[in-house]
Amino acid sequence: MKREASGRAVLLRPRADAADEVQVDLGPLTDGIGYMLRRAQLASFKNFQQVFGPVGITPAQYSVLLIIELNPGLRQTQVSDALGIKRANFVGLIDVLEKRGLAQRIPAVDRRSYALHLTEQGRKFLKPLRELNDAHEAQLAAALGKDGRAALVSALTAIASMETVSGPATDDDA
Amino acid sequence: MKREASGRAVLLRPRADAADEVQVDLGPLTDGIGYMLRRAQLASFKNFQQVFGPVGITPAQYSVLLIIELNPGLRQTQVSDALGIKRANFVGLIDVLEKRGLAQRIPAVDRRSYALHLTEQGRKFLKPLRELNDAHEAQLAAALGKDGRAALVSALTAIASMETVSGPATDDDA
DNA sequence: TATTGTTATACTCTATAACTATA
DNA sequence: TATAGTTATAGAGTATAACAATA
Repeated sequence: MKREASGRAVLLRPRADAADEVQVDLGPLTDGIGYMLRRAQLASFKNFQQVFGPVGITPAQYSVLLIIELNPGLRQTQVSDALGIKRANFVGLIDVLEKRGLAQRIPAVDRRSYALHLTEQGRKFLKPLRELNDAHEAQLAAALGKDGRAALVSALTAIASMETVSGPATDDDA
Repeated sequence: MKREASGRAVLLRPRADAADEVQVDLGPLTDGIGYMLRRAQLASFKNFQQVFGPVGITPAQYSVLLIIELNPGLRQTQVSDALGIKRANFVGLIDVLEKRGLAQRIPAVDRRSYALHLTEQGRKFLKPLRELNDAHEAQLAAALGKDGRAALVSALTAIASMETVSGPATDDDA
């Protein structure tokens, strides 16, 4: 990690021609939680795309597949709520997974809703994805110290839980 | 922080009617860096919006104002590169700040470019925003332990720097 | 009346290509 | 030829409102 005299972190954006490289002082930004959270999340997302690129799965799709396998029979609202996705936007998401033959909507007793399940094909498809995700996570963890990983996840969990405190999470309470 | 028997973190989405609350097992997601990074970033962004809502400034706009004040005279490309924003998308960003009278484009010696500066009004406007950001950061830090903050920022910096390693950052090298 | 899934829609971010004026 | 800024456009992701079917 490159740092300038002040000990401040410098995020380099390498350019095709590195000759006219100019050191821009990012000031307090690189010492702030909010800004670094955004930059780290972007880097993590990019890494996910590189690792999962060949199979054509987005982070959102992967999380949905995981949840459905782990909690078979859930309604769409339950899955979308758990993942922080509006149920209106979840429709297209599950549409894609169903058209790819990975998940299916099964009519439930309450006939307004569907029970979500993975197909057999979906389960087979998901298995090797776990290893891809392990590789992705390993690359993130490699950027941290050995014990830094657990501390980071715990810190992120604490911050992520803030949303529980501050605001409502229901879909259409405006 | 609520945890279930396994010690796994549970992110609650409170609903209007909490009666039919169902515990959805998020499984390995809440133990993963990538997913928790996204959730934490969303929570942080929401907190920023709540704090900065009254003044109508987005995180991106705030970061641009900060960079320009700290490095007066930079070209648009230099600022957008430093912040990881495509120069095409930076145009609208700086347009807004200029129309609000906070920043200005000043013709440079190289007449293809502009030197970016804050206006006097922009400097006055920015001053109290620092306190807002301190409050925002304090609320994030409050979710962490006292020494957790420094460790978190250092970990996020390490992850954010991954993008330096893996991919090119130029604008149109596709 | 309230809820589930759905559609339509709009708004923001982001990404790419192509243009202009300068160099 | 290459670069700085710009425009146009397309694709995600996200947000709200309203509807039909069902409870």
